[in-house]
Amino acid sequence: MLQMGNPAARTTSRHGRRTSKIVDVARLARVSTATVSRALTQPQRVNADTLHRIEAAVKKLRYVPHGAARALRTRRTRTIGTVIPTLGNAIFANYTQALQQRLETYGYTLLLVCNEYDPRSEIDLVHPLIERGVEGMVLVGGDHLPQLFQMLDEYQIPYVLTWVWDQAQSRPCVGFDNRQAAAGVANFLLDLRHTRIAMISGITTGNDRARERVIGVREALTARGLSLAASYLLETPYTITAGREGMRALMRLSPRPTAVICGNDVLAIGAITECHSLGVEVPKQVSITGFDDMEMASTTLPPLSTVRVPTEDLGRSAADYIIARVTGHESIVNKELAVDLIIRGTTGPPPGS
Amino acid sequence: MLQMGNPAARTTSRHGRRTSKIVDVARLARVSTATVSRALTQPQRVNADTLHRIEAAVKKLRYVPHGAARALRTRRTRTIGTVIPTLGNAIFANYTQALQQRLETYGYTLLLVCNEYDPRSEIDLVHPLIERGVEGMVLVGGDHLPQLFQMLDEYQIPYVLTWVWDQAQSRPCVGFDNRQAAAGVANFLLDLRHTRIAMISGITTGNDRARERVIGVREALTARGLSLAASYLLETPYTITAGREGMRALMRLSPRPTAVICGNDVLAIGAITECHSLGVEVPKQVSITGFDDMEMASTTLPPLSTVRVPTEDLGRSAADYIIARVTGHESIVNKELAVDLIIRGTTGPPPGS
DNA sequence: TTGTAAGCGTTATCAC
DNA sequence: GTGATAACGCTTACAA
Repeated sequence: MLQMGNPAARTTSRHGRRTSKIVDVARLARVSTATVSRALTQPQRVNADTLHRIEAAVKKLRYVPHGAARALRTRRTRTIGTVIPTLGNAIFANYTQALQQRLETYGYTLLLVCNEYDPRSEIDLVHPLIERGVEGMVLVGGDHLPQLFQMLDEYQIPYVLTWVWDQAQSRPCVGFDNRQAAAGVANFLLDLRHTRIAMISGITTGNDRARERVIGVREALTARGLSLAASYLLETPYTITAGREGMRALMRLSPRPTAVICGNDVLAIGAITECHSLGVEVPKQVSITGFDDMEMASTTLPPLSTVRVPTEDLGRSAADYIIARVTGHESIVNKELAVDLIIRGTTGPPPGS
Repeated sequence: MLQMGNPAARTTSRHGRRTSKIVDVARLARVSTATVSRALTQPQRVNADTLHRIEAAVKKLRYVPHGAARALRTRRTRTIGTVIPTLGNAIFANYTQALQQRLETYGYTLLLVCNEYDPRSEIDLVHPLIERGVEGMVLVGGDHLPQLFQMLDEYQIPYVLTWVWDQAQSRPCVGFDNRQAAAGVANFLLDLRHTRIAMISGITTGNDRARERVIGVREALTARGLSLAASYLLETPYTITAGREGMRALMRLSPRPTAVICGNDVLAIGAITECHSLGVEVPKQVSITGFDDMEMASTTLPPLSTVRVPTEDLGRSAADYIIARVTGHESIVNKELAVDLIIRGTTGPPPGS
């Protein structure tokens, strides 16, 4: 790793500033620093004439306020922190972009870290965020170490959980009911008279969304007098390769499942691809359904049915929520987002029915 | 938009801190604040015994240094800014994640904004970054308003351009030669005896990567006595739908192109999908090649040939470079990354040859 | 409407 | 090896 510091060798940059500060503006505009400050943050509280002089001075000197000094004094950083599993999954990338852009409209900046689905690392990741004074935190899911919540409480940092919706859970969240959505998929297949339904799930450890989806499927099956056999439930990482391997394993079973529910669309893509290379016809011989929805999956892989999660909406709503909390609008209520069970392509009944 | 501010109504959060500060630690450890500060930043410069007392105090009080105060005093924010086109494209998402994670190992935080391929908006986007004191900037491509470079120079913020490699350009960059890579694709097709080669390019305005790729193709054709006819060159946004429409338009031409080079893989996926629904066989009737490479494209769409860009490498290298600059290791040289022309699937010769 | 001046929490300088 | 103290650049009572 590189050696840090060595300030002696540094060229003067923004913070080793040769740039102008508020006093320079004040001098040039022939006012006090207080007036400049006011002109910048509450222009209506300053005489139109002096305001013009100040603005001219600001422009001339290319003055940019020093964020750290301002934050130190006002105790507000206008920064929100978030930790997501990964940017490698399109749904989180889209979600994050929406979140960031919405925060931007509020004048807030997003501080982003990825934990690669490892809840233990969150503590280490969040520490620097707290040090940088994030005013609020946006978390994905509800599976976090108690220690993390303790930290947030300790430093009184408001937070919101996203991608989940738990009426019972006392923590604020913006999201949808993963269990119910998964049950919807299962019921859809059951209505088509599928009885041998298998599932390729994501890793459920530390991932309540994945877990809830399994529970939803299991419950739906049980409600119809069926069950999710151990050999019909696979738990794999969210990769295309894992989806392929999972599907191959399932297709080796006898009896074969007639329908496979994938924990997300990455797995579903892998599953369909594997069927192609196995010569298994989709959906004639086996129906495949996905989750989360990516444009690519639904556009290029027609035999895939999918549950569409409104990722951008989630990001925007999370931003709205946390900003409301941070700015003291406590009257906000949790928001549940609707999740459409969209059947694209041609998921069909089981073979021979 | 929400009203900001209203500090009166705010609950005390991190920065309206009830949290302990360095004096509290100092008192508890019975030392001065100076010693605590030293213990935190240069432990070797403090007596082992006192160090222990201080560490105990820090742990007990759950002391976290105040980043803004530290930044104000040291003039270092340990923050790098970056502006990317979008997180909606997997290659930039992966790249960004690699960049962020590498910066993290240096103790640096990434401040990320997206400009949706609009160079004009960059100025507005970068302003807040400067205000927040980014020590360096990572930019995508070389197409930026002069005004942007002026700003960076003005505030003496080191920067690096990525995804491009321009020996002639005096600006520091970490990347690869888009023109040469595109020429490689064209030559590959020419070697297969294709003569009617079309291109579906991304929007070239404000996007030198896209522009260079067109030039590369054009030059390769010209070198063989061919040319890129106006009707054979389409310029569309980087979306699957646009790729489909572009391909449809090309397939209506007569004579039809026997090979289509797509400006990136998103377009290529659209193009292949359209061929599927048109009943045009790939690569028997038309060969399709992509750019940038996404796992999904190469895994699920075998008839696609693709130029693989090492996105993670780019992110890491950019991080290494900018950190070196920021920490004063000026001896760094530009780094060109190799780009493999990987032919996956079965791009073939033109029909009837 | 504007100016004066006291901090915000940290680190760096300089003594000891 | 440690301590006192003066900044860092800004905002905000409080005065005028």
